[in-house]
Amino acid sequence: MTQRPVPFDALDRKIVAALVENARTSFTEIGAAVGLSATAVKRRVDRMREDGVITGFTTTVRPAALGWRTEAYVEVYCDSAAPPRRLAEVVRDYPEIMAAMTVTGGADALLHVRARDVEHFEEVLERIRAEPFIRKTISYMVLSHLLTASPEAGAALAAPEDPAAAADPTGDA
Amino acid sequence: MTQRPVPFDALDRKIVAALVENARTSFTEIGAAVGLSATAVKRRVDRMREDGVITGFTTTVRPAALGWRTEAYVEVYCDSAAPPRRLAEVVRDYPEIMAAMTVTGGADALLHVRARDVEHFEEVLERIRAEPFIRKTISYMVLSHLLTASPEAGAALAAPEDPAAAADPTGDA
DNA sequence: AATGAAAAGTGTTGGCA
DNA sequence: TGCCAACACTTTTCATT
Repeated sequence: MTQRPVPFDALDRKIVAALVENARTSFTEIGAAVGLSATAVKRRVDRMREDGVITGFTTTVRPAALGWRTEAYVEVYCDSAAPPRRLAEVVRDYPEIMAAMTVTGGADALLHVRARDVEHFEEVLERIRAEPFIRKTISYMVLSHLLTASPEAGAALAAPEDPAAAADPTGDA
Repeated sequence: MTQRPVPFDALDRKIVAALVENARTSFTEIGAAVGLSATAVKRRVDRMREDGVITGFTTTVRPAALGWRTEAYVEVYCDSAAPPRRLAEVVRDYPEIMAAMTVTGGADALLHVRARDVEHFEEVLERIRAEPFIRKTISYMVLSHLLTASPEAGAALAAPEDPAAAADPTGDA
């Protein structure tokens, strides 16, 4: 496993929470909120980036504003001979595929796809289905969002219900 | 519809792309890259925030580092009487639910759930299934990620294949 | 080990052309 | 939109606990 037991205390958690809420918050301001100097905050952030706890700072956009108005989840069924690695390569060639993962259940993989419109989505789907080792696909078009959670661990940070999880991120203890 | 035809040119797109790649990039640096003064970049970013094109700046973390090591997509089947609005309310009470949306197909909704481990996930699932109007659920546990795309529209921004989409984000023309 | 204070460099932001 | 100036933030160095 590539999971080192990275030390991670309550102060780190608060800093990450602040940065998840707004990645452009100044270290000075975060420091004032958590009771640390800007210097100390910066050092902790640098360390968390080194440790791979923080993987980046990004901007969230309303996809529709950029012309991506169609969204779907697609179950992919492969020939039993095709290894996940092969699928990973294929998936990389599609800018419309936002995420791809192997899952339990009948399907071999689940794809998160965005397209400009239904026509574009159909075109993407046809391309995917034409891939040699793909047997069939089942699409679930997204109709409306019931919850627009903060990206990734936003909610997670807000609710660290289990103290053990925070104290020992690896859970190997 | 809440979709105003927001003007959005190539320069805006480049600026957003830069900020999606790194939300902490300085306006000065972005300006140098796109051929604009820092002031002009700031004004465009402010405008895009006003217009709702940019919805926020956030930090991406490795969920496992925060103690969230289990992930699943859950199809939810409701009593036909239950309106989506009702589901939206329920879903808000679960910090483990990262995203929820109504979808086409047999299921009424699809949930993206994160949990500390399989035990925690089972506990969450039991709570969800105990909700009065939920008839059944089908879970797809995520085994491995084949693609860790940049959050949301990262890939989309990198590949604005269709010029029409950029020139007229609403597509109403 | 980790912190804070200070200094120098850089970025932000509002006014004005 | 750009330029400029005041202010704020970042980041390195050095000293402290």
